[in-house]
Amino acid sequence: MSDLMAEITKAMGFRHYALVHHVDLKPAARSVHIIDYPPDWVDRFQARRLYASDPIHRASHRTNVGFAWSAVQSIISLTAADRSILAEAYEAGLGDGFTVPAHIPGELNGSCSFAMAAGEMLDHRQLPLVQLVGSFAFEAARKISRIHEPEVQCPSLTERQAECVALVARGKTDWEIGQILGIGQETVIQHVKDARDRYGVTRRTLLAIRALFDGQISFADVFGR
Amino acid sequence: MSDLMAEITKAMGFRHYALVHHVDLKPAARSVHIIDYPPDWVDRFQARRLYASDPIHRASHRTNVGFAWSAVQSIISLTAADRSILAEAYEAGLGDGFTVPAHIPGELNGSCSFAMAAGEMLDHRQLPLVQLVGSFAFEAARKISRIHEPEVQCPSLTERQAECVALVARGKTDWEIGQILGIGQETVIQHVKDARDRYGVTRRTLLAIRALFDGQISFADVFGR
DNA sequence: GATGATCTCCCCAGAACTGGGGATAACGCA
DNA sequence: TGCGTTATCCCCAGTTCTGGGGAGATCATC
Repeated sequence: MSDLMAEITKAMGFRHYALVHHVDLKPAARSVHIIDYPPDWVDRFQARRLYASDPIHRASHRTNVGFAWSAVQSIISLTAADRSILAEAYEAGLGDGFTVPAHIPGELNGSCSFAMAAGEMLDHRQLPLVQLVGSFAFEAARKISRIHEPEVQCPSLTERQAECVALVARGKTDWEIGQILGIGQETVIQHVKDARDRYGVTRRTLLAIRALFDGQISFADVFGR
Repeated sequence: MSDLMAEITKAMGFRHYALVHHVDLKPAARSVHIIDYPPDWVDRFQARRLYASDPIHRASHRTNVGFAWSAVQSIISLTAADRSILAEAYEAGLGDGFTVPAHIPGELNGSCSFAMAAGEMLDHRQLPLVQLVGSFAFEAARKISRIHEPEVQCPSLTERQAECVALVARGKTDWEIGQILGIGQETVIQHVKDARDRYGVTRRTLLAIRALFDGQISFADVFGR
């Protein structure tokens, strides 16, 4: 796969690529982690755990199609820290690049990025092709990486539990949730209790965030209507 | 957008399209719902709330790249009920089709599908193009659907507040947070209180989710380490 | 030197949540 | 028919959170 990626990267006129799930532990179970970036940068990336705060990764969590790194501020607003991360990457030899996000509900977020050497320009006419290649490359890597699946699936909630958790996420009290769903407060307490048990957490706040993270509820459930 | 989609659909040799978030309530706040399917089928789809159980939708939740409907059983295993749904769609005038999933963490799942009339064949050489068009069409629709957003500028938290909220999001109690940050429990209570005030919310659960939503804290803050 | 923002700490009353223990009824599956 | 799952309801003791009220210290800015 690495060889193939290297070849494609070169053919499209790029210098580096990264086909990764956004986690820090590279030897993690079945996560994809195929990189050809300047080693210097990879080390720093790992050391500072940028996998989640890196602006490019953050932006990739906000969209469905690829984007040029130079246009990242049209997706998220950059803090001073973000700018310094980008500057540092540039120093390390990464020029402009293009990142294709890869999201599947309940799975780790990932992306496929291609980068020029520092100083070189992106060829914008090629970007649709890069988008396509990135998507399929990630999907291919994902399929390969899960051939041996022992399959740890995230806990699932019953419909009622999910409804309660969505309302918990909205900051409703158990009594309010009971009113909204037309059931007793005690019942709500029970549902929330059961949901907490399934996730193995003891606080409703973490419950809500976990449920949000793996798609049992969505931001739309929280802010919708 | 409908006109544009109709044109593109035709140009690519398809008969129908559907650019949708996977929800039942079509007039929902900011969800995408642009469809040109046989009305008969749309009605039945709504009535039976297939948005969640339809095999095509289910399959689209399992992958990142588009797939031909005729190959859906390579993604999910079809039950008898699934087969009958597919057969029904065929009866209603939907032939083979191609669905491009669209997932963004924390948002509703969606997809962009194109379908032939019943009996016609997919041109497999076109599928990469369809993949590309589907992705961008969905992203465009998504962006348009949120132009009119009330546009509330998000409150910003002080560094200490953000640290406290991140730990709140991890389900820590105020006392635990105090231990972790090396400050008194009372101080933590104050920070959380101030953070709640800034967001104008009364529950820490909603505080955590709001802070997560607009990037004051990230999932990495919650699950990292 | 005043003003505002931030961080730190304290007290209290009432509301909300958590972790135990119960119970009944409906449903599908074997 | 029994077993498991789900949904509904109840009680209670103890903990945690929320919404009020304070206060002192630092720091930058005007």
